[in-house]
Amino acid sequence: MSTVTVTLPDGSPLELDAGATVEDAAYEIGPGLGSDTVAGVVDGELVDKRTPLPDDADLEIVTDGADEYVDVLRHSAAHVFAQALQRLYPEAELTLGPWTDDGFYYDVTGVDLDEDDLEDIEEEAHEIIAEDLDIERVMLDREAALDRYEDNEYKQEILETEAAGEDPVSFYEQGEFYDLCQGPHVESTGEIGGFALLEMSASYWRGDEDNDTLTRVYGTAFPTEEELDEYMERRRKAKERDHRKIGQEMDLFSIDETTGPGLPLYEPNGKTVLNELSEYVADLNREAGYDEVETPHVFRTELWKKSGHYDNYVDDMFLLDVNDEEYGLKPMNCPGHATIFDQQSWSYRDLPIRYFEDGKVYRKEQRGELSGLSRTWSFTIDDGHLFVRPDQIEAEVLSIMDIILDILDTFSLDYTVQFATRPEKSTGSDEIWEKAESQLEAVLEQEGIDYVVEEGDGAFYGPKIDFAFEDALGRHWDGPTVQLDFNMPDRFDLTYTGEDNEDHRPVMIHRALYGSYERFFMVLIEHYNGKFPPWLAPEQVRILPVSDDNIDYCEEIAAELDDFRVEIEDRSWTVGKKIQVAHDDKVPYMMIIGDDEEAAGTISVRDRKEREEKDLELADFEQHLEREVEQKRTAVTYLV
RNA sequence: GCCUGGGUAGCUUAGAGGUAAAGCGCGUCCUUGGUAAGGACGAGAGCCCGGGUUCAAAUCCCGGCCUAGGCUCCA
Repeated sequence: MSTVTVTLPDGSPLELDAGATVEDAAYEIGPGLGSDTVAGVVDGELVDKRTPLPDDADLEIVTDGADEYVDVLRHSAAHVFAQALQRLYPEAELTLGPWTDDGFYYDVTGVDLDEDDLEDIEEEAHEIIAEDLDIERVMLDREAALDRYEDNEYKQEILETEAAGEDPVSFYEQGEFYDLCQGPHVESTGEIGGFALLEMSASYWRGDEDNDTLTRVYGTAFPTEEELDEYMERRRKAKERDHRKIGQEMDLFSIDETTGPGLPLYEPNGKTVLNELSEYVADLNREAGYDEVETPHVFRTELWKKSGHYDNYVDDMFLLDVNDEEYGLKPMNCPGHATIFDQQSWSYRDLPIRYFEDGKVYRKEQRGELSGLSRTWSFTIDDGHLFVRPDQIEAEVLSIMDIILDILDTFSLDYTVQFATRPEKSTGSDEIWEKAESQLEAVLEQEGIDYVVEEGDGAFYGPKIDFAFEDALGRHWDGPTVQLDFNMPDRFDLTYTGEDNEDHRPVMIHRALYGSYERFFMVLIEHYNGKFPPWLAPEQVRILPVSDDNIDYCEEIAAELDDFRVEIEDRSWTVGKKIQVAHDDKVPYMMIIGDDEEAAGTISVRDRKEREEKDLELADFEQHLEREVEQKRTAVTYLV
């Protein structure tokens, strides 16, 4: 009898009879492991435990304690949903139903569902779980498989694409239900302890908007009910952190139906935070040798025809007809900055030239995309454009990366880094692109940053490095970015005079440290849950007089603290209520000032963490707050 | 742009064919309070907009706008 040999995670080889499955291998290692096995990872791919092992493969056993187990469980939960759906709506057709990071979805069609229907389906799913049906893997020949799906064009397509070479093909069955599926799955529906359907939405077949619209149902599942409850609780808390909710509560910004969609209005509290953010990067920019410039909000569209944006994005621009000439709100700052560069002649000695501007831009994004501050029609980029000699690229990109890392550290933000390469729709030669990509990658390596390569995700004019943040609901948004551009200098015919007295082409670098103020503000609101550090807090100190008699003394204190954002709570409330409201308003420090303080000429301070101390010197507190603001400290530390 | 929900006072929400309700906030008054919401009274609503059905529409129907979630897109 022939054998196969697989390599275990510790590097040791395991010899098995040909045809042995993942499960057989596990039993070979030990009976305990064998009985705990739920799936395997063969050459990096999660497979069913009943999958026969190929020779020379790497094998990892997945047990019910492993992270992968929950993926397998959710995959089975997707089938349970599908089974419940078909019990209630026999006409429903299934397409694809994978697991995701925190649950599963199933795309279905042939049935009209609304959100109320989900409750009935969920109830039926619980019934199926209670029935504890065995989940079996069944191999059918292609003929029989096509037969089963003679009315389902989507499954037919899967049989002709993903499963094209397979005969027999793999099905999973539980009770009356069957589904074309590679697995892996758990052994019975009863293994699912917690099951819930969460949302419903539309999706496109194969993710292509030219294809049919399908109904996607999202759900999640856990080994136990308790884990599901915890998950639901985390979801609820995440919604509490939503910047749209906090923005409303703290009067940071609003988006009014009358003034238009995706056009945020910043209230004084929000503008205070934005100003601090702006001043912070303006300082960093000046230190790094940038010069500030300013450009208007509208330009002749000639400019974007020149830059190439018009060809690619005219549909997303706000256009104006002015005296029979076409103007447009600016969707980008770079053409303006390139034009500024072009206003004089430059020597190689002058480069790099570095411009920056908090530039407001307008992009008519798809309507369904607009959402709070994360996707807007108007937003402000802390935009920088550098015009450099080719030999200066690496050093400049490196220095930009240093600034970005410094900023992310100031806010203690988590992020991921993407390196995006040449897209299909692009301008410039192969040679130029290869050069640009290799230089950016070199910097990433040099900085020792973990990154993922996003093939074909670059801008049309050059490759880029993007930093991304996660919002409270787990969605990812681009933040800081560095982009190389070998194309725009050509289009604008930008030159500098070299040592050889000849004209040379500079290279352009686009960079944003925050990305957009809107999006960064969103990230910060959710990151801090509205509890901004003192340097950013719209109101840094609130003084609470115990009675109205103490207001005069409170005003003296406020006058002393005139370098800070201080308010006196003079509404005729009890002290308890004043404290409650100050906490709800997330003010970093409050001072409770009564007759005792007034008589002694002291203050008492209470912070967000309910720490409190009396009999303190105002000058001491003032000095402390000054340092806390100056150093942009994240935590309130006066009372520690 | 696509699909499915939703839009009622400044905010959060209840109401579901017969002329709109609550809490918070706001105003006035009483209370001047020492550590997480004192009391009374009061003002405040074109029930998103436009059409239709009906004796009667916030409520039902159609269209639009805005919004939520996801899909698609994102210089």
